[in-house]
Amino acid sequence: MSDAALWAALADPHRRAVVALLRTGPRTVGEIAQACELSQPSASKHLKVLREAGLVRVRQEAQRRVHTLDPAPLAALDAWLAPYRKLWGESLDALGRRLDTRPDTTEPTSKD
Amino acid sequence: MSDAALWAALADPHRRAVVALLRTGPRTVGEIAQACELSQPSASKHLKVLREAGLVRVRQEAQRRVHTLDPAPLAALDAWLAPYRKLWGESLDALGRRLDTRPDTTEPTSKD
DNA sequence: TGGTTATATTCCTGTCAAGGAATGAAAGCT
DNA sequence: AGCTTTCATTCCTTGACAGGAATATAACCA
Repeated sequence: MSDAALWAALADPHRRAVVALLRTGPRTVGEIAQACELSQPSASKHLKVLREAGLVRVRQEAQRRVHTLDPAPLAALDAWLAPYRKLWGESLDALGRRLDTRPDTTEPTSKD
Repeated sequence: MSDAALWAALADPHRRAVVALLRTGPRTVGEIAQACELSQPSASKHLKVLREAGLVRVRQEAQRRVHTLDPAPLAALDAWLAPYRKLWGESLDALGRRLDTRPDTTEPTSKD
């Protein structure tokens, strides 16, 4: 359930940019807005989403709000990814092999 | 750019369910729809999105379309995750330490 | 050819998220 | 007490997306 919030939060490119920025250290809302080319309200909203996803912590410093990345929830992503990780290891040839497992009719199909 | 499509595709819980299902082997649209409790049109649409994200391949087998998972694009996720992985290793105590680095004023702030 | 199965696509509708402008709220300074 | 800075929130509008129903398409079969 928190998982859904995490995916949703990271689905937005701007939010991924913010997260990436925070990887380089804590920032105030203003700094984040400027660095990510967001309006101040927009930055605030995105940060709220990230906060609710547990990816970001705030600490008040005078009138400023310093935001810090909390990478912990990303462990959930890592965990989600785990079962697949082995797959793309055996991937290219094994996938081909598995495709052959089926009766097969037509060709490998066009990709995108 | 394909990166955005990947995140967007995985943002939807139903689609993650489909991906998880396909991890257990190739399936027809009907099987997928039933297993994931989706209507047939809905399944088709979600599969289209997954296809365009490169996560799924199709192969025609008579009137059926057998869908196979292609885990390769997930490597991009893994790569994205990489810089953060070290963070949650040092995570809990190091995060605390980094928080102390700043002048500090108030407390750890309420979480969610 | 006509019918059936399996899937794709279209159309429509409702919902929800995002962005901008404006305003509100809190803290500090003089 | 005012003024300024920094940020949050609200209001409104727009666009994207999801779901369902109905229809189109394609392959197979009798």
